[in-house]
Amino acid sequence: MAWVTTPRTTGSGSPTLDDVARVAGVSRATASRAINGGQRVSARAQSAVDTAVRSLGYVPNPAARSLVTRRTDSIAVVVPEPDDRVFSDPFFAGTLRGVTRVLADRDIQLVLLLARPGASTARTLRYLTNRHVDGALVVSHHRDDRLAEHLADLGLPCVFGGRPWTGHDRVAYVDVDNTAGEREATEVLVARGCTRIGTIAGPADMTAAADRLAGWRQAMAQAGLPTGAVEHGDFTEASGEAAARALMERHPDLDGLVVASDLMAAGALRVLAELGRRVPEDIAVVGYDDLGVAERTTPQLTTVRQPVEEMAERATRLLLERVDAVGASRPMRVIIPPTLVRRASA
Amino acid sequence: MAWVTTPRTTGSGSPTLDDVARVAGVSRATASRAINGGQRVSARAQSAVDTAVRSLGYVPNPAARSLVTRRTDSIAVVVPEPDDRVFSDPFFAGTLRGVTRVLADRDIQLVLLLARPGASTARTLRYLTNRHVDGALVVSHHRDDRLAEHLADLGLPCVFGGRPWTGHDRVAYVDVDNTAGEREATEVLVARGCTRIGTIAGPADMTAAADRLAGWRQAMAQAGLPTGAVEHGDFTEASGEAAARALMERHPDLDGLVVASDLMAAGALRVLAELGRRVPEDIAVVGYDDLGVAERTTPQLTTVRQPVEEMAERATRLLLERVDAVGASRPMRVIIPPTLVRRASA
DNA sequence: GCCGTCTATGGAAGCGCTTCCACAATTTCG
DNA sequence: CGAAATTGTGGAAGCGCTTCCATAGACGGC
Repeated sequence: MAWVTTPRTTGSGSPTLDDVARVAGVSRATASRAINGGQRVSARAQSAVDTAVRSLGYVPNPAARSLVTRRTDSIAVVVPEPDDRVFSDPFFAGTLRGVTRVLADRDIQLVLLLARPGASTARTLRYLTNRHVDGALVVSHHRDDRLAEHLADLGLPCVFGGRPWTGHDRVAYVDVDNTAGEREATEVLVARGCTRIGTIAGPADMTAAADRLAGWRQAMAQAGLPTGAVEHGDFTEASGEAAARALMERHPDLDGLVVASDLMAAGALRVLAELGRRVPEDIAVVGYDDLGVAERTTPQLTTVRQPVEEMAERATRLLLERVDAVGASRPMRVIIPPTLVRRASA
Repeated sequence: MAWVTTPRTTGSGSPTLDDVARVAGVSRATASRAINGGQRVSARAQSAVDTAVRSLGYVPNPAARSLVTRRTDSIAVVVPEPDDRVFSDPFFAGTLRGVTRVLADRDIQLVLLLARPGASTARTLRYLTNRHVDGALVVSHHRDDRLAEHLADLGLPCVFGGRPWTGHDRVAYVDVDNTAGEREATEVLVARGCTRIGTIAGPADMTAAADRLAGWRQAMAQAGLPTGAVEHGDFTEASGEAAARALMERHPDLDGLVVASDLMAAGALRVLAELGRRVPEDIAVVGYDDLGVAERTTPQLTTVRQPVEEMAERATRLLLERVDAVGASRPMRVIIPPTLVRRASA
């Protein structure tokens, strides 16, 4: 039986189910059943198929399988704007880690879908339209792409990381309570006696940034403090520096600073040091994220922890549930409470 | 013609090529030709098909297409060990950026293949075996996985980022000349008059680390200096700290330190500051990478720049060439020369 | 001992696409 | 002006798989 040891029975190409069936002495149908879970397969047939699979080194052709099952066993992680920021951001790294951790258990692959800035949202949508993947996880999306609505229209199972601007009642999403988090952060400064508290907010077209700003406003209002000292950055260290500089110029008497990301806070700390302000004695600073950066600044940052990996895991699990769900399940949201982490800067 | 405006002609599901052909009034064969490049298609037929495609919102089913073309229009980026290090490493981020930049021009998707540490290399290989992707780009691989040989056996087009340990004569790879880079870095210290130069090397199971260590050895030998002060880290900041501490304990009189990565160098700088050593006056330090970290240390690091993105681009282009090549092209290597970047630390 | 039930099994029908091949229509050229 | 080449087209085969359905046994229960 020379053909048992020779992997390729049908001339060229890798072995097919047909080859397996022939070698195992069963029909294609039985071989297929044996390979997928083995419902209605006798022990005899099962082991014959198993042996054949092993001896041939058979691996099912995913395209053929996908053609009939309408499943691809892969999900997309959609990053609408993969500018340099996204990749360097620990947020992204953490997300990827969380996603892969969940995916590793199932046999599902991850397709990274990076829409370049500009008009390529159309391309992304086209890709998602033809069911190249079973579902999509959208991270870091911006205001004007209306991605949530488009995806909802598509009927493709999807979950957003962070509340989408529009269509948030039509898609599922996982988010932290950014408003509560920033409120809490601000209250730390209030409690410590700061009365002139400024904020460096994130980009205005991201819900997380807007929510944090709202949280700061709420806490300030509640404490009866003025909310004039606001400056926007884009979550990068450089933008934090610029914002801090602008803020300190306009409001040299600030004694508290609420920054919407640790990276920006790191930039701000550098500027404050330059200006000779002691932190927290002259001005107390709180950041946001706690993804490693906060521990490396001088002084270490008091900040609000976002459990990114946990969020990513939850989001992925949610997505997989929706992929598996037969009917259309209703949109769901998971809101994770933030945690304050106290360190030296406030 | 109600069905022209109704996307779904055949009951449920998305429109198929059949629908397009029917609407355009041509055969499936002609419709297919018109959609793919339009060889041997009359202008009349072409425009009829184009119109039909648009009105139906037709998108080809990738699984069906892939089944017959044996192409998936996607490549895998294989990360053999996606420990936390990989994601946080700017090297990885840069690589991803380079890859996506090249891929964006063609209509090729990126599948992230993260083998978990442990025995899951088998799973990765299985995935790659069944031609789920057209090619593989392997980054950050370690000694014992023998991935290069396995992939060569598979016959799947692949390119390695960094010279693989074994089988490097059987696969293509893109690398920087790590030996020359570290030699040059060491020579900076020699030229500056250092005579007791230690090194913090990378993990011994990575070729890049081994090559850099060799470079250091070469330069030291050439200068007639002793090569006893060697300590290994794993490219992380923490390991750099530990290594520096160990090194300074064993050789308190060092006046030069060659570190195999900027991240480790950052850790080392912190230790040196703690120990009250002035850099570069008491001890000069050079790093390796120049991917952002080097500019943020105090003092800023003199280092060897690795053009990661360029490397990733080259590797990706090389891979795509090999995917397109009909026959098996011979293994190729691209070696990129490193560049020394002088800053304050040496 | 016969009938209904249940379990395995294989035949066959597709999934949606590309492409080979044959053929008709047109053009080119000796 | 007829033969040869060229071009556009559709029929049909098939990529490798799953799954419906019919059927053949095995098995109790009356």
